[in-house]
Amino acid sequence: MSLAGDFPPDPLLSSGSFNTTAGADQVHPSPINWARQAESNSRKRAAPGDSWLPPGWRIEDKVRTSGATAGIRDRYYYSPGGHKFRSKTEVLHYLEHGTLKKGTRKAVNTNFHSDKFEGQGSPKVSKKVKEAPVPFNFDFESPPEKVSWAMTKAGEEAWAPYIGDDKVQDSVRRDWINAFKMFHDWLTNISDKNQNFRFYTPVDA
DNA sequence: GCCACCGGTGGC
DNA sequence: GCCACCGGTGGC
Repeated sequence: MSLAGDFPPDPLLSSGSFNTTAGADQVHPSPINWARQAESNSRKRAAPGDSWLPPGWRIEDKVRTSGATAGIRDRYYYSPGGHKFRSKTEVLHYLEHGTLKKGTRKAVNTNFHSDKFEGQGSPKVSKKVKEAPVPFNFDFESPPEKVSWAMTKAGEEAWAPYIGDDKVQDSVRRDWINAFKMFHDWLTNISDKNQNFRFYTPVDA
């Protein structure tokens, strides 16, 4: 299990350029597009590091220790929310449809979640945690540099993101929120496992 | 022959 | 009933 090598380019603090006049129909490298593109780029044995896997996902290689097939390596994939997948097929299906492929086991890596939800001596809590849908419309490569959040209706809980004077679509807004959650979980996990790395967030909304 | 993939199941 | 683990094989 490796952590250090899995860092994507800092997604939420990027200083990359962002075209604020980009049309809504522009295709962003969402996780699934990323996966497809990476796949078509490498016909043969996947490039080292499985570049088709979106950021925030983890790979675990497990070597069998007994039986006739001892020594064989099994590869498992973990979503940012901790869902365990047994094959690339299952992962791609999930990225594309947002649902588990029939036959996909519902296993969740209990080591994945932070302990912030766990009460004293109740290690099963993490099983109840639901994973946010994959944020298809979040541009992981070049997130917007600056987004303003404005209250659209006075006195109500109706905050909406703006880039410049342009209000961001609700569907995009939802994806941004999910993208943030994705990295929140992921970074929290890193923080839990690595004493040299601390990740802090403001009080949860 | 290799290996990615998925079926099966024993132990919990 | 769940899930970690091994068995078995289809496709290359």
